[in-house]
Amino acid sequence: MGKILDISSEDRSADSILAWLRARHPELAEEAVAARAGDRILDLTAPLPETDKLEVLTFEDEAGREVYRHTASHIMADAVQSLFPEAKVAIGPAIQEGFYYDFDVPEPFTEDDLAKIEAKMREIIAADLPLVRKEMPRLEAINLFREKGEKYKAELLAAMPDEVVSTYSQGDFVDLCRGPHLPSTGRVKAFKLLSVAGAYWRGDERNPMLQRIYGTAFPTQEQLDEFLRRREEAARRDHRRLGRELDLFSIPEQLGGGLVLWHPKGGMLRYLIEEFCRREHLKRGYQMVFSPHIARAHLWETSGHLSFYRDGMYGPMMIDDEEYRIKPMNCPFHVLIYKSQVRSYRDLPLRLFELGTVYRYERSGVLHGLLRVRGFTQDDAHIICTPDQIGEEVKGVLDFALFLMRAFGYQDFQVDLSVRGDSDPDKYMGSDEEWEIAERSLVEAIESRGLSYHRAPGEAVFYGPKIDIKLEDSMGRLWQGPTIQFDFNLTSRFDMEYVGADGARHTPLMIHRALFGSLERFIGGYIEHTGGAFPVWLAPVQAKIIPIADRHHDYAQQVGRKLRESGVRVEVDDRRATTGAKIRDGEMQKIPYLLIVGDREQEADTVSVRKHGEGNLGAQGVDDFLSALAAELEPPGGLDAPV
RNA sequence: GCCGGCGUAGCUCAGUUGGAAGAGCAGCUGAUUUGUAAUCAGCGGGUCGCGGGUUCGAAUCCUGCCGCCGGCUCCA
Repeated sequence: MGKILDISSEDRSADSILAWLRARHPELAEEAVAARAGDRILDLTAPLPETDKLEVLTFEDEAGREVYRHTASHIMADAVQSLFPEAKVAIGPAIQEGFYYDFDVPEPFTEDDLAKIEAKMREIIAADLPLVRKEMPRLEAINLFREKGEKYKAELLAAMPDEVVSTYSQGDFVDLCRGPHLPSTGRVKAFKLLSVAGAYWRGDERNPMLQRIYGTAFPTQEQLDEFLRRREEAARRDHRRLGRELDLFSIPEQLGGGLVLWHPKGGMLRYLIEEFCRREHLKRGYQMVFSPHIARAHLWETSGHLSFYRDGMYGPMMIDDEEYRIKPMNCPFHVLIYKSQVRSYRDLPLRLFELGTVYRYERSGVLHGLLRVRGFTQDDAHIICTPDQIGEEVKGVLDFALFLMRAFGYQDFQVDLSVRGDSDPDKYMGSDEEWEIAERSLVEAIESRGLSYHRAPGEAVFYGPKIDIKLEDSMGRLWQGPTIQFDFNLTSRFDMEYVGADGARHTPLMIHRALFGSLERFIGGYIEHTGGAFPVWLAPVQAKIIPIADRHHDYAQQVGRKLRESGVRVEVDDRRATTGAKIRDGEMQKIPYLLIVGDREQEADTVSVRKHGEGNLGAQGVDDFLSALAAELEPPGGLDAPV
C-alpha cells in the first residue's frame, strides 16, 4: 500500500498532483511514481482528483513498480526506434521482475545492439523529457499509427472496444498506451537490458516472430546490483548445475532428451523421498498398487485419452497384431482395479496409490533439466467414494498436501480453485449436481483450514473442478505443487459403480490427486530451494569422517562402523590428501557433518564436529554426537497412526 | 516446432587476420603424514558436435544435420 493522504479539504488549484505534492510533501514528491484515487491509477501530471483520499504510489508498491518499469520500456522503445528507424513496435509491458518490448525488425538484435540501445536510453533519461498523455478517438489513433506504419498498434486498436484511447509521447516518440507513466524520463535511475529472444506476435506460432528485449529498472543502482546478485545466486542454485556438481543425476545426449538417469547420490535422495511418501500414504489409509507401462490402445480409447490427450502420447507399438500404447497417465489402471469386483458402499472410500512412471511427449524446445521431462514418476492416487464421504476426503487430501510440503520446508502457499465457466456449459463432463457437490467440498476444505484462495471461473478442465497449490521457495519463486482434481469423465466412461445401502447401483465420485506432482519436477525444485544443502534426513551422505593422518584410519573406520550401525549414512575419506583439502571437498559436497579425527580424538574416543554452514563445533564423544544427531535422522513427524 | 545464441579434454573455459590444439580443476603416478574451505612434482587425456564444401592449408570461412541454452501474451 502506498501512502494515503486525506485531500478532502485541499483546493484543486495546483496544476498537477506532482506540483501539489512538491508544495505539501516535498520528499514524497521525489519518490512518487503515480497516484491512486479509488480504483484509478493516475499520472502525477494529472490534476488533483475530486476524491477525499489520494494514495501516493512509489516503487515499493507493486502498481508503482509497474508504472516505473513500463516507462522504462517506453524509453527502450524510443531508443530502439531512433537507432533502428525501420523497427515496428508491438507490445511492451512491465512484468514481474522488469519489462520487455517486442519489435518487428529485419535483423535480430545482437548483444552489441543492446549496449548501443542502453547508451541511447541513457541519453533519453539525461534529457529528462516529459511524458505527455493525449486522448483521442480510437479511429483517429488508428489512422495516426497506420500513417506511421505501426501496423501492430493499428491491429491492437482495431480490436479494442474503447471509443477513446490514449497515447503517451516523449520528445518525438509517440506510443499507444493506457498509462499511467512517470512524469519524465529522468525519473528512471538505474536500468539494465538483460536479454533478447524471439517471441511470436500475440504468442501464436502462426504469427510473425518478433524480437523481444528484456530489461529491468530500479530507483537506485544498489537495488539493481542486488537484483543482479540475486540472479547470479539463482544461477548458482540451478538444479542442473547442482545435479552435476553433487553427482545427483544426468540427462545424457545418448539417452535422449527429457530422459533422466539418477546417479547413486540422487538415487538415494529420491529413494528417501519415495519411502517417506509411501509411509505417509499408508498411514492415511491409502493402499499401494502397481501398474504396467503399456496397455492396449483400446483401453486408451475407452478412457478417452486417445482423443483428448493424443498429442501427449507416443506412437503405437504392435504386439501380436494388437496395438499398445505407453501410458501418459495412471488413471485407467486404477479404474480397472476398482472394477475388478463389484464394489459396495462399505468398500468406500477406496484410496489407490501408486508411484507411477508415465511418458508424455513434450516439444524439444520446452525440455528443461528435471523440471520438464518426457518420462517421470507421479505420486498418483485416486480416491473413489460416495457423495457423503467427499467432504472428509477432500479435507484429508488437503491436510496431507500441506503436511507434506511443510515437511520439505515450504511455508508459503498460493491456492487456486478452478471451477466451471458460464460461457460453454456443454464442454464439461458430469452433472450440475456433481459439479456443485465437488465445488462445495473443495471450498469447504480450503475455508475450514483457514487458507485464502483465488477462485478462477472457467479455468477448470472439462472433467472436473480442481485445487492447485503453488509453493513459494527460498528465493521467492512460485512452483506448481499439489493438485486435487475431480474426475467425472472416467467414472462415466468406465461405468464405475457401487452398490449402495439401498441395494441400488450408484456412480461414485473420484478424485485424482498428486502431491509432489512428479518426483522429477519436485526434486528439481527442491534442489534449488535448498541450494543442494539437504536436511540431514535427506542428505545422501550425512556424515563424512576425515582422518588427519594414515595412523587414524583404523579409528576412523571404527567410528564409521558405529555410526553406520546406528543408521547414519557415513563415508570415510581415507584419501592421501591434506585435511584442508578433504574439508573443502566435504563442504563443497554440502555434507551436513564432517567429523575430523586425529590423535586427540582417537585418545579420548571423540570426533571433532564440523557442521555445514556453521563451521567447527568442537570435539564431542561419539555417543554424544550420535544421540544429538538422532532427531535429525528422522523424517518430519506426521500422524501418529500405526503403519 | 519456431527465433536467437552456443557446441574445443570428465568440468570451466582460452585459442589473434585461416598457418604445429592450450590452461586451470578433476584423473593417474610419485613425494609429502598433514588439525577445520585447495601440499608439491610428473604423466596421461582431443574425430575441435557430425557430414559436405571453399582453400596449398580449416577449431577458425560457407552449408546441411544433431545437440544444448534462453525465449515464444505476465496482453496498448
